[in-house]
Amino acid sequence: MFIKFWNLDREKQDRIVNAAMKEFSQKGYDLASTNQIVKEAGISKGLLFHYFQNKKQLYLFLFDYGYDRIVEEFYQKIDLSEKDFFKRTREAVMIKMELLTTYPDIFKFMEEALLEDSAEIKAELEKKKKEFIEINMEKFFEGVDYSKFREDVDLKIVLKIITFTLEKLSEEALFKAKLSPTHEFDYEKIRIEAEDYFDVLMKGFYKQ
Amino acid sequence: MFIKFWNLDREKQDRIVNAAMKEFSQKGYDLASTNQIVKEAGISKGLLFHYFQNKKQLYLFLFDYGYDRIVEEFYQKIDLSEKDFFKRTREAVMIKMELLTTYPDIFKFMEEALLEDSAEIKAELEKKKKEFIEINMEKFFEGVDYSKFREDVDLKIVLKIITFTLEKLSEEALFKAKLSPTHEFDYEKIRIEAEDYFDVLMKGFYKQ
Amino acid sequence: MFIKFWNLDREKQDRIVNAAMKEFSQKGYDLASTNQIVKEAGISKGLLFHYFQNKKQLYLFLFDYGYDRIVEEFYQKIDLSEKDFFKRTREAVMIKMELLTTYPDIFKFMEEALLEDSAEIKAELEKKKKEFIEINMEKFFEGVDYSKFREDVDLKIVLKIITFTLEKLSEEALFKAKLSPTHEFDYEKIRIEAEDYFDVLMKGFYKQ
Amino acid sequence: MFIKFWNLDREKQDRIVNAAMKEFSQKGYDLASTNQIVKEAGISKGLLFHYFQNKKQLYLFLFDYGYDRIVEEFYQKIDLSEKDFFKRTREAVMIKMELLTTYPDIFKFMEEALLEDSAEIKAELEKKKKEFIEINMEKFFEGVDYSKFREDVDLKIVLKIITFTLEKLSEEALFKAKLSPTHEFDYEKIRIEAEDYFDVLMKGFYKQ
DNA sequence: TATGAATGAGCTTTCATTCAT
DNA sequence: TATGAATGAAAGCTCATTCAT
Repeated sequence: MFIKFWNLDREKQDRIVNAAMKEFSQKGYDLASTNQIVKEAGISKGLLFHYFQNKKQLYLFLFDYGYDRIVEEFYQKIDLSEKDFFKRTREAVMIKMELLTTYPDIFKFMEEALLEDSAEIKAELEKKKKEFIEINMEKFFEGVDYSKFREDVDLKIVLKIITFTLEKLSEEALFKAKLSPTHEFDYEKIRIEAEDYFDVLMKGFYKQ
Repeated sequence: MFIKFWNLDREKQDRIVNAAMKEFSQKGYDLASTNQIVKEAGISKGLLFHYFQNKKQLYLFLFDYGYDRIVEEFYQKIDLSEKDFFKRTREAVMIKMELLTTYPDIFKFMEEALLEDSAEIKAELEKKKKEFIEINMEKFFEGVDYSKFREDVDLKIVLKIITFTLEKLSEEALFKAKLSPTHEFDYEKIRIEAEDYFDVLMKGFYKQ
Repeated sequence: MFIKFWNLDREKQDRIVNAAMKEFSQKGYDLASTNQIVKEAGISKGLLFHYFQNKKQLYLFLFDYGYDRIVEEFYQKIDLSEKDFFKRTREAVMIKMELLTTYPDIFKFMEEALLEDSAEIKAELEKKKKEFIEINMEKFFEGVDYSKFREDVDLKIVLKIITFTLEKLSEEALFKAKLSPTHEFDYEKIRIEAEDYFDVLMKGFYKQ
Repeated sequence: MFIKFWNLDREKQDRIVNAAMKEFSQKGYDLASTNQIVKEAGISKGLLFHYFQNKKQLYLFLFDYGYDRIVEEFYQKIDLSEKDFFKRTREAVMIKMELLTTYPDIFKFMEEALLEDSAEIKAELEKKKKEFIEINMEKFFEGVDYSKFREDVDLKIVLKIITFTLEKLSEEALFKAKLSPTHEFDYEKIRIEAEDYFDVLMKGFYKQ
């Protein structure tokens, strides 16, 4: 599958992937126009469908492509021998931001894909998302030392609160960048903000 | 503005509002079909555009309409003389669920509207949302007694963490309801879940 | 169904029906272009689909329309009190030709429709055709006096042979008209040819 | 012409011919997809157009190919020394069915080709069909003893009626096979049916 | 106030054929 | 001889909005 696409020269591959990811993350699956994609990528209408049978297959391909590019690099960088929950999480936030700088379009596409809700791709995408989240939750938290957490509260809930907080923080940061005229991301500011949150969370939920 | 609409008999008003909210919350702004709305409401194509200049105005009208119906009732019910943060917040969660039961369609529309991200209405809707959130944050937290919170952590951040947590909880609940075949909401389960979170948050952030 | 269409002024109805029948009988269902139909009818793309939900519905409508126009007129003209098989059949051939002159496009469309074999409309069209043929076979042959036929041969087979012969004759005539530059039909020649066949068939299958 | 094709190894020739005949007889000329043909034949797009200039030439080649395979075998089998019209015709029906069993795909293609009506190949195909029919009518009926036919009727018309009847019978049989779920052909039943028709025709048109 | 006929740009996908390799 | 990337016109159908009645 998609062998034809992989036989293309790299430059054209990139043009197509970039154009498609851009269009999909800007407009969402349903409203994204394959017409716009081919125009932006500088290829003919027929060619897109020569490589990817249809719009749905193209989207699912991009999801896998993004996964391979971003998630794998994430695990090459993260130090899973660090057992402290907050240290590991803090490093993850830093790496996430690094990747966001290196691959802003792919990253944005993946973020939007996790929120995508179109009926046409629901079944397949939901399955991929679920796998994605399950596998990575397990992988990322493996070997973490939970003994530093307070014992008078439900650990599961504490971990949920921390996850929620970090997710909302990055949603907010993404959103602010979207609204700003240059769409730029102030990493340093976010890192400092995140530090403040880590402080509070540690004070609240680690043993004193 | 919309005076013409308000002069309609109430029953027709309701048919139009219900049909439009249903279509918009089911499909999102862009994919919603005015054709479908007029068919469901049992009115003619021209009439819809007679009352509301275009699709965008209709959507913004519905947002204001929902706001008026739901938010105002919320403030009629909430007891702002309760000064304890968690007691007030807990009551808010209960009232929110009550309203969700009473006005499920309006509520659903408002929830979806807060997540809506269409380019066509972005500017106007974002402004409304921002106003909505700012005004209500201030109004809701007015007069709260923050003296029970720990003094060794940044209060603003603590409040943010709590807000994030509650928002994510309701997002999750909404999402689960969407996935379930009946689209039903298990209020009792959510209330109990929320209680567990309140416990943990109080233990973490109130003075011991 | 199709009420919208019937409310149009007659002239526009005719333009649409004629354009559509022409396109369908020229190219067959699958290859017929709705684009071409609207261009020929001088209406917009959207309008065609405003009246007829889709291509299939349009085709089935035309079949019923043609049936109503042609078959009903056929039965108004045919004299069913004539009991002699060949006399009645001979009159039918004459009326068929008369109708072919009066409504050449509708007639051609109906002839082609009976041969149409597109997968998309197969189920519905086959049902209509079957009804069409069954009802009309029964109606047309009702009250015929079969006592003049030879008794030493199977009557059913004789009737089949006669039907086959007449069908093939009209297929050939239609085909010749198609090949000729003017697409014109030489009724007189066909009538005479038919007479010769009737003679032979009567000699072969009537009692001597 | 087509010399290149004949230089291919036989196995590949067969793959191409079979794939093409299958696609053309299933969908008709216009709807047949060269894409589908090359996929089924396991060859590349370019190769098909290397051997056969275009779709039309391919189709006309297949017609000639089918003719050569089937018609020539037919004349090897038929006993032209049998002078009785009905005996010879009856044998022809038997041989036709034999060939239909031996080369079902080629046979089916040829049958469909005789009904094919696409504008794109009309001119050329019509010419071939006409030749085909004329040559074979003459060849097949050569040396037949017409003295057994009644002398009070026009022999030409009698022969036409008989031909029409046999053609319609095989059309009907083909059509029934198409409608049946297995697309199978009940040879025995058809042969018996044909016998009944021969009986009636002989009684009607042979001297008593 | 109310209707619904009318528009035409836009959508995704398929097609036969060409041509550089 | 053989490949398959590349083309762009054409397909059926939907859309928000206008306007004569």
